[in-house]
Amino acid sequence: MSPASSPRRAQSGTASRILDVAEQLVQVHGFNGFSYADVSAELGIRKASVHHHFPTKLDLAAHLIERYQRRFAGALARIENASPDAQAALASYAALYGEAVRRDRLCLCGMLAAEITALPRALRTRLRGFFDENEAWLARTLERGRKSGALSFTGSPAAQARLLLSALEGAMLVARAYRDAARFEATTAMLLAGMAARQRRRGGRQR
Amino acid sequence: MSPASSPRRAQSGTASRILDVAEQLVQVHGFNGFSYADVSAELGIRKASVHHHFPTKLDLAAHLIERYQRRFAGALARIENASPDAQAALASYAALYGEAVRRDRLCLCGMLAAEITALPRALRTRLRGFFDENEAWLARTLERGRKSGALSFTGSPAAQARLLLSALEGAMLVARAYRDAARFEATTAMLLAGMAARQRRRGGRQR
DNA sequence: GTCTATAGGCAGATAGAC
DNA sequence: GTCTATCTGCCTATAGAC
Repeated sequence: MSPASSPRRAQSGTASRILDVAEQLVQVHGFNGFSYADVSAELGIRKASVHHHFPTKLDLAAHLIERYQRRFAGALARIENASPDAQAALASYAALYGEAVRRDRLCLCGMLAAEITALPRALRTRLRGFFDENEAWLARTLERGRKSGALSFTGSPAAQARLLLSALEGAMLVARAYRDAARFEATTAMLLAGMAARQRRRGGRQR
Repeated sequence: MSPASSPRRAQSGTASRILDVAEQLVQVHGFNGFSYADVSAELGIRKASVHHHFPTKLDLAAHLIERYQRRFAGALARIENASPDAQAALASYAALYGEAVRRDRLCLCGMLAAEITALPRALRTRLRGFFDENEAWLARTLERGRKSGALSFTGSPAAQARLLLSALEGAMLVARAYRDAARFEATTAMLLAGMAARQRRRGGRQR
């Protein structure tokens, strides 16, 4: 099988490996915190070779955001399929972020949101697209949970989705200062527990 | 009155103005996103003059964190005095962050948490100190609200305080992508509404 | 596609005159 | 305390050989 028949968008092995390394570097150090030299050193190639695949740093950023969003969308779709239970779906969603925290990473788009002034207008729009997509997925899941009686929360599903996304991004951010993944997990658990439906009369599992 | 008799820590006018400018630059562009040249240009002095007051960029960062935390602590104390009502205190707390958002800024310590790998161990500790202090204040306020019956939330006040802080930091972060202060305000309002006590039987103001 | 070589600029930081 | 001048190094990016 030729590389050209890859699932989506033919891309040389090197380009893909550059994206892997750059993604990690951005999530750990920020867009302004890494250089082409870091990427090339990690891969054992020269800086010029990196520029061959991604001429400018903003080209690199654009591809990073695009790939990240595409992968995230895939993960969300898989969760939706695998978890008819809305509460379980939310827990899986949070676990997605938890894995990044465990690897000392911030969400790629969260990091870029902090450094937004370094990005041109086009990339800012793409960044919003990522958050929009996440919020839409969360809103759908929340609505499903509310209808099934598994979830209980204030306001509209869309508004609650925004809050949920913000809380998770913030929990990742703050957890960095403590380098403590457990802290993130605990905060996330609280968040989800807070919107689990609390049954008052029937003897459901009330903790 | 001589400058030496300033409220705390004698500091020349220039040093203070450097901190003002640097603080804004960090909150808007990040620690890795500004330079001594930016600071000096804004103040109309030379780079060497900035280095005279703060020899290294990390010296500058240390003073920024220290001053920010001191000012924040002052603001929290004032809120505590002015608002016997816990719910009002939390709203004032959120408004503190809201003002930063309106000026296109991230919380100084939130931004530095994102760029934590650029900071030496000592500064990471100071950063944690800021978050610890905020969480402690929030936990006290939450406990007060719960006891008075004004607030209702899951888990311990300390755990809820962490969640609240994370959510606010995250809401600031995400709001940057949209450059929309209203988005932050709405998310904050939801957050506070979610833990306002919902009276079930007495005809309290239920929306 | 990778390399060597290099341009051109800006970064953080220092020495020493005024 | 501010200045001029300068150092050294790294940054992003490009030209052109292999």
